[in-house]
Amino acid sequence: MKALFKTAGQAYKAHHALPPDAGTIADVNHDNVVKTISPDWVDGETKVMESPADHGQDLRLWLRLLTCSTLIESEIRRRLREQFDCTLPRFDLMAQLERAKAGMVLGELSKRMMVSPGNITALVERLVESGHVTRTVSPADRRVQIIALTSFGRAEFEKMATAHADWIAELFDVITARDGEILFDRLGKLKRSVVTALARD
Amino acid sequence: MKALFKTAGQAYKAHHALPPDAGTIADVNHDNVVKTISPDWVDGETKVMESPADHGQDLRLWLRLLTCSTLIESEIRRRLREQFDCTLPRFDLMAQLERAKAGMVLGELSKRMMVSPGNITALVERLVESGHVTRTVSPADRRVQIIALTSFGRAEFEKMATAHADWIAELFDVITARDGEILFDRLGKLKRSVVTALARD
DNA sequence: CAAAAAAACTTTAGGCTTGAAATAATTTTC
DNA sequence: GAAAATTATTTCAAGCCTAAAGTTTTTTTG
Repeated sequence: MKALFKTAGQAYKAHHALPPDAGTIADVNHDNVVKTISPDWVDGETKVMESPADHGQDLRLWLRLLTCSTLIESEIRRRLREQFDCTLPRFDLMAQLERAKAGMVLGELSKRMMVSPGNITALVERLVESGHVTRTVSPADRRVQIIALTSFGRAEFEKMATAHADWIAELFDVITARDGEILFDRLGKLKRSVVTALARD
Repeated sequence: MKALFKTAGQAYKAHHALPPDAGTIADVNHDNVVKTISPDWVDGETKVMESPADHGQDLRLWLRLLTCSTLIESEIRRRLREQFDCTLPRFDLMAQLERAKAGMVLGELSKRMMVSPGNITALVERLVESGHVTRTVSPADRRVQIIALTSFGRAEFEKMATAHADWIAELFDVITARDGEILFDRLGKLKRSVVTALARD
């Protein structure tokens, strides 16, 4: 093994193992339906638990955090795919571009999206091919590529962004505004904690 | 486009754009170091913001949640790779196996890890090849594959699990126990909110 | 100014991931 | 008991993603 790579963690989640037509009347009494949505692994928090040390609380917190974001992220992916035939990376890239009227340099896209430059190359290539973005060599510096949304790309993105915001609101429905604020605040603290730890390496 | 796929979201994070040898004395005065760790995009929360609807608070919360888990997850990946030449999926799979003394059926692995069965096939194949796990056809049901850790695999996993717990503790260092509890609790509520929303589809 | 260094990007090899379409074995149903 | 349905797993095509090693262009330096 020479080099290892980034992957997605986990995401097949609840829907997994359900037959394609799960939820139809015909399947109600197949008990794998019950099994599949049982708390046991909607959870995923059984993952690493019981580690040697006794900072188990941190681990539990981390696994729950991961479970939440995985659950949400994969649902968003699924809906983007089913309703708009789009992937999350494509959506994310267009989201970045939407705010940059004049377009954005490839390298900045890479940094903002926190993915490798080589990745953006291919992603942009596909978006150019499907007519969502344009790629222009900067006249000032011929190393630089300027990426911008086409009007078609912008229109498509608007549709998706609206739906996306609704989906999030739907998934966060039961959370009270107060709990939302608390979460936002503590996650801010957590982020600072992590960034601080990363900075002293 | 026929089918779209799950990917990682984002992860290149803070270290990205740093030269490979960043952190050495020679690089201290290259200002891209400063640029790279600037709050602007350690953040990543600039992503989708400013969506049409005004449930912006939910969106902000979701992006912060995603940022946190991405930040942590990619650091874990990086350390697993650098210190143990291992990927997160490999680690996760071994973590599942560690608790199952008698081994685990491939399908259950797939469900617990929340990834597709086809994915496990290849992952297990590589782990068998590197001597970390064994794969046996069940005598009772010849469709079933039983996967188990080898003693080598177990030993390797123990080392990694210890380090992993330490890493999490390190990253969560600044968070007080109280805030940790609050986060854990509210994330539990969030999870229920999401699961509830997913259940009524 | 020429050489060296840096910056922006692309290429490459290879692991991860999915959804859909097989394959094979077991169970159910008529 | 044979046909049909179900279950467990594999195979396939294709996109995502990284680290490392190029390219090309620009900037810095001696």
